Formats: sequence, structure tokens, C-alpha cells
Amino acid sequence: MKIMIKKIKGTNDIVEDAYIWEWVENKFKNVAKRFGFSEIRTPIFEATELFDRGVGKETDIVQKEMYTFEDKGGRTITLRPEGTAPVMRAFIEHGMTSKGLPQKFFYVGPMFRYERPQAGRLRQFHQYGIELIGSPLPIADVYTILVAIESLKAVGLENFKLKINSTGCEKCRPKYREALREYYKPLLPKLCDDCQTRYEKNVLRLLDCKRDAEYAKSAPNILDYLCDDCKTHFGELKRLLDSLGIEYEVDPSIVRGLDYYTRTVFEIKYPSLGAQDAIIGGGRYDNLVEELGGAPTPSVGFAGGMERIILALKNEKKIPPFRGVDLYIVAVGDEQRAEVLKMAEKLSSELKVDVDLMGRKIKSQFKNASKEMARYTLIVGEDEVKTGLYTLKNMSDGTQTKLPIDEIVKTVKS
RNA sequence: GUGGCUGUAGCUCAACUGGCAGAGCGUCGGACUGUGGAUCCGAAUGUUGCGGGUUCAAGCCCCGCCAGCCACCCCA
Repeated sequence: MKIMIKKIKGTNDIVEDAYIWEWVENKFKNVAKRFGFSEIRTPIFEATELFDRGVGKETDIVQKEMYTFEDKGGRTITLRPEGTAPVMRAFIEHGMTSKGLPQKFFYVGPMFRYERPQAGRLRQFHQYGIELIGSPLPIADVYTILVAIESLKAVGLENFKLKINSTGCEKCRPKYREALREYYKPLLPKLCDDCQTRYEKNVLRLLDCKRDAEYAKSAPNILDYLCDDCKTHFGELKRLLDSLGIEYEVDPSIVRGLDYYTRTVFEIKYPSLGAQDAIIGGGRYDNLVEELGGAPTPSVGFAGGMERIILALKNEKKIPPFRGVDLYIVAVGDEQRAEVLKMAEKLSSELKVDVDLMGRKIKSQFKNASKEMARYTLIVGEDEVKTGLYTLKNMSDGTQTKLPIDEIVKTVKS
């Protein structure tokens, strides 16, 4: 026996669930299209520099989670760890500003992060998301949040919670950072090791440490430090959400781990998933395009985790049952095999069909049809070939009728 | 990257204080030679995750590795 080759840690083969993925993806794509977004497909690898600059050198993603390698031409390549930076790179590269703003894109595809896998967290995982490029207005934030929520509703998900926050802009954030530093300074000796380094590297993250959550409660609130423009923006965002009847909770502790966020950040959580309970994350990134070498282009977007959403759907038992082929064509004897093939060729233009390819006897063909969840079987025997009247059997109630070939499609489709 | 738990047939799991690797489900076939999802009968399938060690003897004990789960970290 040859040595077994197994899948790479943190990757998954999607087999029985493939139809669920197809179903979920189609729902999402349709929602995005209904809100005027069009698809963009970017490469799954990019120049490493894109993520260094886009996502931020100080982030965990860039510091320890990227799949980076050198290709044969000596270029430094990274498998994309997230979808926004590549979309913005494409936006700039194709001079899309000249096509008029805003530009609205959606995407679905694999992302890669080198992390310790666990339920709801993989090294190759899949995200769908949208980017609304070019509008600085709160209405764009709300539109984005609306699409996020509609996408979850479209697959029937219910028990999720929207949390929003504002992280301010380059004007107000430094003041807030300073205030946080001051607040935490005397507490520093009591903080956990991670928080010691966070204090130096990124004070904002002290807020979502679970061990030192106590201190975070009475820490200064970002919302008290927002500049007038950010305050107005956040107020308008809330007002619009209210007018749409979208429920939310303002949670000053959500500080997204990507450096490019400005002002609005939001998260949709599905609490019963356990530690990995964020199913959608997003926000505004007003400086990213500029950071990547384009003209200032304020934008907003979100990304949702396919694996996590499917876990949530399984939890709510909201997944439609598997549908097999419409018609399984049964050969009564080996003499009818050729006829069955001909029927399959003809009927497959209108219906999903299947036939036995294992030389099974009639009884086993029925068993097989049943196992594959075929809705109907079509029996092709000596009589049928002679008379041109085929026996159509409804597999859910067992009833049979004799029909000429052109009636079969009609009956099965009805 | 850190800590804890786990790994036996395709799946779920048995196998005493080390002593011949088993069951159910599923698969395939038959009972029923033109009819499935019920029942009964039969059959096939394992280097016990991988590699080493201790022992007369290891699925079980020890070490290393790999993988999965859980928590941390972080995030979708």
C-alpha cells in the first residue's frame, strides 16, 4: 500500500455539503445583485506588499498569519488573507474612479490565514463580501449593513445580533489612544502579558481582552472622544438604522483587527457558535485607497464567513433537504441498456437524469434511485420499447403511469 | 504560537489490572428472475493516525510526530 496523502491541516473537502454551499452562495449573490452590486473576481494571490500596506504591518494577520512564499521569479507572494485589499488594488489598477462613483462589488471565494484550526476557523476558509467604493456618507454604511442583514435573512438565519461602533478618524483617534494609555498606565502591572505588549503596540486592543475585561468596563469610551464630524456621522448612521427598523447594539469594545478601518465598524454575531461567533465583520475604510496609491476614496464594506454561516444554519436546521435527480431511468434487462442511454441523452436536455452504470439488476436500480433521492423513475422494458409508452413512477407516493416520451418531461416538471 | 482532551472498519462506538480486533449503522448480494424506502439471511472491509521504545506479548504503558476538538490569542 502506498503511503496515504492527507489534506493539509486546516483545509476541508466539501462533499456532501456541496449543495448547501451552492445554495448559500447563490442566495448571497442574488441579494448583492438585487442591491446593485456586481461581481468582481480577483486573484487568490497578490504581492505581499499589498497586505503589508493595506491590512497593516502591525496587525496579527500580517505579523503571523500570512501564507507568504517566494515564486520562481523571486517575487514575494501572499495568498490573500482577506478580500478588501485586493478589490481596492483592482479598483485603483483599472482606474475605476473614472467610471463614476460609487462602484459596488461583491465577491465570494477562499481566503488563507495560518492559524490554529478549530471549529469555525480554518486555514483555507471562504468569505463572501461587498465593497461600496466612493461614498463618504453614512447612508453608504447603512446600505452596506442592510445588504449584510438581508443576506442572512435570505438564507433564513434568525438569531444573530448586530453590533456597531465608531473608531473615529485620524483626527480623533490619537486623542483617544492617549486617554486610554493614561487610563491603563497605573494598571499596567496588573495586566496580562498580552496586554503588556498591546499597550505598546495597539492600545485599542486592550479593550477586547477577555482576561482584563474588568478594566475595560470603566475605560474611557471612544464615543466620548469623537470629533464633531465623526460624531455627526455616527449619529446619522444610528438614525438611518432606526428608520429602517434595524436592531443594533452600540458596543464600544469592538475594535476590528484590521488597521484600515475608520469611523464605522460593525460585527454580526451568532452567539451559539462558541468562541468563533462572528459571522460577519465590516466597516468603513476611508484611507485605504490612498494608502494603496489611489486618490482619496472613502469606502465601506463587509465580509461574511461561509463556514460559520453554514454552521449557524445547521444549528437552526434551516438547510433545505438534498434534491436528487428528476428522473432515474431503469433498464429492465440488459437488452434495454442502449435504449436507456438514448432516453438519457434526449431527456437530459430538459431534466436532471441518471442511469445505472454498474450493471445492476432492476431491483438494485430502484434501490439506487431511491438512495440518490430521484424524484421519479422511468422504467424501460420490452413492452415499453415496443409500444412507445414508458412507465413513469413517482418515487414519493409509488404511483405509476404509462406515458409517451414527450409527456414525460411535462409530468416530471409539473 | 500556548495549554487541555481525543485518535480502533466508510460512520458511531466496544475490547477487564497489557493476552486471538468486535458490534450497530452503512455498502454489496440474496430471499423477491419487471419495482425502492419495511423485514429476514449472507458477504466484503482494519498495517487500531504515523514512527520509535518497554514487554514473552501493546489498541491499551512510555517518547516523538501528525491530525481533530476545546480554550487562549485573533478573527470570518
